[in-house]
Amino acid sequence: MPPRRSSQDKAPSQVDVARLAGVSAQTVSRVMSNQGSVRPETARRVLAAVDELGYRIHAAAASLASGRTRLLGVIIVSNDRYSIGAHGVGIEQAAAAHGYTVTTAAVAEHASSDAFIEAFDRLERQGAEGIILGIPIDLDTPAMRVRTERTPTVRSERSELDPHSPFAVDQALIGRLAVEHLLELGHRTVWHVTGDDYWMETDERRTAWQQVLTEHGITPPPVIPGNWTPESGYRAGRTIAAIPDATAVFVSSDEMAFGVLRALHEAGKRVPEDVSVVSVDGIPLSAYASPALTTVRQPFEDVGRAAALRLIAMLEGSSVGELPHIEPTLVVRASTAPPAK
Amino acid sequence: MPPRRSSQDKAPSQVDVARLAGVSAQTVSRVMSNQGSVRPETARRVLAAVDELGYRIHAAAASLASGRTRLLGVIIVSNDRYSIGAHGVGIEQAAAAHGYTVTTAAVAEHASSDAFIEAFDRLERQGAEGIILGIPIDLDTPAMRVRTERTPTVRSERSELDPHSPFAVDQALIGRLAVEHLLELGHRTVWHVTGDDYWMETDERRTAWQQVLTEHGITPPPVIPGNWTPESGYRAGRTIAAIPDATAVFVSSDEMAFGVLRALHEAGKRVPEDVSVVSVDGIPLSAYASPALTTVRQPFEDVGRAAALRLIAMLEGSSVGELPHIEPTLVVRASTAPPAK
DNA sequence: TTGTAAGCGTTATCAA
DNA sequence: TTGATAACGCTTACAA
Repeated sequence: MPPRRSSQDKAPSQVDVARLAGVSAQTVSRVMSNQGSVRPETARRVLAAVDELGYRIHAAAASLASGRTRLLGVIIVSNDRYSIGAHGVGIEQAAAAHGYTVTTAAVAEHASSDAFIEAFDRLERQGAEGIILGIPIDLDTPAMRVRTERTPTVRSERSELDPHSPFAVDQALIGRLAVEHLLELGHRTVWHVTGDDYWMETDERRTAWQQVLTEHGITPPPVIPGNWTPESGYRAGRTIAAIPDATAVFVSSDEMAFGVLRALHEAGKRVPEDVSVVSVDGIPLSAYASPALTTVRQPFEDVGRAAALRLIAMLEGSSVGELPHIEPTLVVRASTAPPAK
Repeated sequence: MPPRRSSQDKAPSQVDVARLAGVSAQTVSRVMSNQGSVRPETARRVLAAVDELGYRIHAAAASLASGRTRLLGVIIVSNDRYSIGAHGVGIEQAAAAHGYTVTTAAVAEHASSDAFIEAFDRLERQGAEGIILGIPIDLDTPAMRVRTERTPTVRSERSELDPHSPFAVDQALIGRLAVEHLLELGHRTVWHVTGDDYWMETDERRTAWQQVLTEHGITPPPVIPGNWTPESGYRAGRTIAAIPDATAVFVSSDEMAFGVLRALHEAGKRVPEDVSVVSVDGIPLSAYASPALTTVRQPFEDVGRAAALRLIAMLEGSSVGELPHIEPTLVVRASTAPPAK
């Protein structure tokens, strides 16, 4: 049983352990970090002392001396969208598996670029060795270039070939999967409800949608704007319901699709008989919409995991094993069907 | 314009700034921390040097010297439930407002108590001055008592009077609001779909449900078990659909309620005409269920904020201003109505 | 295999 | 108002 220290007492240090074990402080350090050779018997004595005193390494002292913090910073958007949690869990797990810890800074969705920079600086000051961006920031500005040059940075959103996000979900593929599914079902054209323009995903999916339609000789109809929220989906749904020959919609998120479904239902349009709906994300609730949503699933947790692994690899200057394969997948459920003729 | 340092170069230290400004390192320290008096003119010179060199304080060195880290640890459950993100955002905001940073450890939902302890220790080792528990852990074990004694700890879940969670959402009130709403509508009894038994909320809501029924002279029917997932709600919904005289259900989460709705619909039961449904949480999508869910909203973000503020107050040994008022509120929508007679 | 000595970049203490 | 000096608890480098 460890001796009861009141919380006033100072925590034991390596020196205390060394004294108790009858060795030098350096040997304690060696034992704690498993490097440098220590005779098993000596190690045992040290460990016993560690146990008895309840000694734990002092992270600040260790990182001051070694110059390493093993700390990863994450910048996320401060909202309650579904993906955030899963994404963070993936990061956390991968980090913990490699002995890293994670610290987070949240930034409001449409905050000024100063707010990002402030968050970035806060993480750097805290000692983050690398930073994961879960929010779109233009990295190609003088202020950000200075920072990404000194602190390795990866992004876990968007897709175009970008040295900072070589693994993110292929957003163009998402658009393609969704639109081609609808076209294969026999729809003449596909309408599109976009996400918030602030996010690059929005543009990439919109572009893919246009492109697939064009490839099929179809002139893309006007875009219907949304902002990820179910409310914006509802408004978009009312617009769609008012278009007589709209039989298929590609909605840029599941949450918006819930709103679309509601609006369509209220307008007396049946899904999928009158209108087919495909959305994006594959959140758990998407299977419980009415009707169950056909959606393109994004593996958020794997994206987080991959971002963290990638960043750690950059920091260690080596590989950390296979990165998870990040691929969107079409999940066909009840909200899509061939058009009524 | 700051001189371009390649990332190889060492970051500038107080000594570098001091040299450039023609003062002692100590004066730089004073300027950086705004304490101790410094002549305005001197401060200006120091700040100019700081700017020119791009100097930023080295957190590890500062905390080694001062003994303070201003770091808050958070233990959360590693799943993708809705509340996690909002909760974290609340914590982060409150922490940032008081100059604290946040580090997170995720633990699997039904992990062993060793896993908690491991997470707790990891946060302590990192220098967390206090810890917020977003996951149920029995604090009344020898191993946890040692830890909570040396590291201030608050919980942001459950409700009974507990020195560690004086501000969490009143779960009994949640149960009461839900059940009384149904009873006032004229229902003869109320069935209950529980959450996962691992969480104390589950028991507290179940107890409140029993109690309210009993107060009204009603013998509570058997409980229908769930585990927070929409799938478990779906199974519970099938059970309910098979009970001829069930006209009202209190479901312990919105996500489960989506499953219940689906099962009821498939069984040909109309909501709310045949069965009324009240759930808990008030997630954004709850307004877009079919029909829109009547639910008891929990202010997750405020809970996180309150937990962080409370913890900071403990650490500073003083008040940090008014804590947010944490109160569940009944949001009446379309899933509840008087029973058909 | 083990120990000694010298820093790491800051803050605390005391003196000027 | 400012400066010199000694910690803070660890790791790195080198010596024994």
